[in-house]
Amino acid sequence: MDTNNKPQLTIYNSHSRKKEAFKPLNSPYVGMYVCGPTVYSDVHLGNVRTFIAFDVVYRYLQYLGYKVRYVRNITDVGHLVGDIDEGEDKIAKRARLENLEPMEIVQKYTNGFHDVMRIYNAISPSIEPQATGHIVEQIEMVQRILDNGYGYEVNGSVYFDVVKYNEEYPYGELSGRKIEDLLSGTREELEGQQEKKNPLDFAIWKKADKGHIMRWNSPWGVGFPGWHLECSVMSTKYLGETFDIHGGGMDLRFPHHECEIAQSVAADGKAPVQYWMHTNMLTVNGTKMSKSLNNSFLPHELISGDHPLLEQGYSPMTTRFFMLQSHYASTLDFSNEALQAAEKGYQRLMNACKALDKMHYDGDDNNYNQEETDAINQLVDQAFEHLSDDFSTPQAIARLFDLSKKINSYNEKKLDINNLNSNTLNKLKEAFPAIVFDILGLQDESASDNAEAMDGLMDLILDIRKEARDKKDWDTSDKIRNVLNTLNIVVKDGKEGSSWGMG
RNA sequence: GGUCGGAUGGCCGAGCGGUUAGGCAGAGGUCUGCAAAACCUUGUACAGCGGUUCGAAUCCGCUUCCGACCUCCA
Repeated sequence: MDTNNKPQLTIYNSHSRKKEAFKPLNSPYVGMYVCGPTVYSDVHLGNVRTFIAFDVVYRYLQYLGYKVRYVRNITDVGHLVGDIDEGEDKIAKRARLENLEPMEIVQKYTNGFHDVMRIYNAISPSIEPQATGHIVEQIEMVQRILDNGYGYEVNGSVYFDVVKYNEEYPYGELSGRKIEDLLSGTREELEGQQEKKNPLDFAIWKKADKGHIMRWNSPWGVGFPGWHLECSVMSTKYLGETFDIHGGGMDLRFPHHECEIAQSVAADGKAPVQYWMHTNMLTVNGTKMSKSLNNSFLPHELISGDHPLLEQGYSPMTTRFFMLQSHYASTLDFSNEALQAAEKGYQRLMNACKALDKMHYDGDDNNYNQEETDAINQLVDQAFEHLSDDFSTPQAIARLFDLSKKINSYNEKKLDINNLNSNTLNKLKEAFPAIVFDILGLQDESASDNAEAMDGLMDLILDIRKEARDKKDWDTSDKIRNVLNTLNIVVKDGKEGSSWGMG
């Protein structure tokens, strides 16, 4: 697809708080970094929402013709439980609890994460670096920060000097905070803050106590890297000192992303990111879905329906569709009613895809209906305009439903497909599935590996049923339909014969 | 307490100065052997109070609720 044919992409930059035209530093190449999970336990649906949102970003950028290098990290060290610089490492804690090697924990939950991403049809990133694989680079960055005077060593730990940094550069711009407010607002009296010159400072290298099982040698003694550091290091390594898009959940905006900016600027003197994108939270009854609040669903619970808050199971594509019906930057509230509505809507979209695919056209380019043709063209164009407007999937989906109405009408001969000229029909036939499958990343869940055999079988069965119906043998025809129903196959009788779909 | 963001019809969810969002559910109709699907028609909306404007769900102010971040979370 030629980029020039599509509307100019705009992205809401949460740094400038404005929508901006997307101009890659090095078009057609685009560098995108998304903060991945900390693999100390199962990912939950809130995580999934963020990664699905960026999956669509990735897919759409590619559709527009960009060559995207998509980097999404795996955090496997440095992320602490509890207070920012004094808690236990999350991975280490889990390892202790499960009596496993830290790297076993990492492997286990990384595998689980990948499984979930596959189930929700998210494309794998181009590079998926792990923090423990970049200890050397992290040490080097700590050294650069020290060399430039923005860090200080105390007792084998190295801290980032936020106040010093703020004298030269604005700290807090991304999250809209002022350092004075932060200084006065920071909770005092936290244990073990004595090492830091200021409560705002954060660890970039942390001394490992005797009991700490994750530890590496460094110029400052045995320790491990601070959590914020890995993203700065790995984005720089794979995307350069300045790159195009950095994404992540809203809850990472402060302090994580703010610290990333400070680290990169302090180490290399450059603002690392052109466009910051933040996805909003998935909520349950209006409250953020979060592991610590015990209101989070695991993907397999959602699929099976095996959770006190769930009335039934919801398929991965129902969920994906549900999430894309809201904008990534809005909170999305999770409820059975909403999921059930999404299930039907998703089904409707899939039906339209199938109908469009089977459409027979016998039109004449010298004799077509201008109005009808314009209407289709306009809807298709609008869908792309919406996608280009900060990835507005909800609005694009609304156009898809408008088109579905048209497609169904053609299918049922309530409108005549031959009223379209061939260009428009081709455009529709190309764009509709492209948006549904390639860009939104939906899949037809009724399609199976045995699709061909299934199609043949169903053709045969429906053919037999047709013979019965022609003879007004309703007993036989209803029996076929009823038994198929019990197999979750729905038969639909239309003017042009019967069709079937998975119920 | 500080900073920021929300409140849209039965539910979800777009829109962010003038034009139908859309989906689901509801009502009526068409089609059908019946059913399903599909198509057509259709209702109740923008938290409250003021203000700006020819015109506001959309801008401004105040009020009331809710949430996020400031501790780990996508």
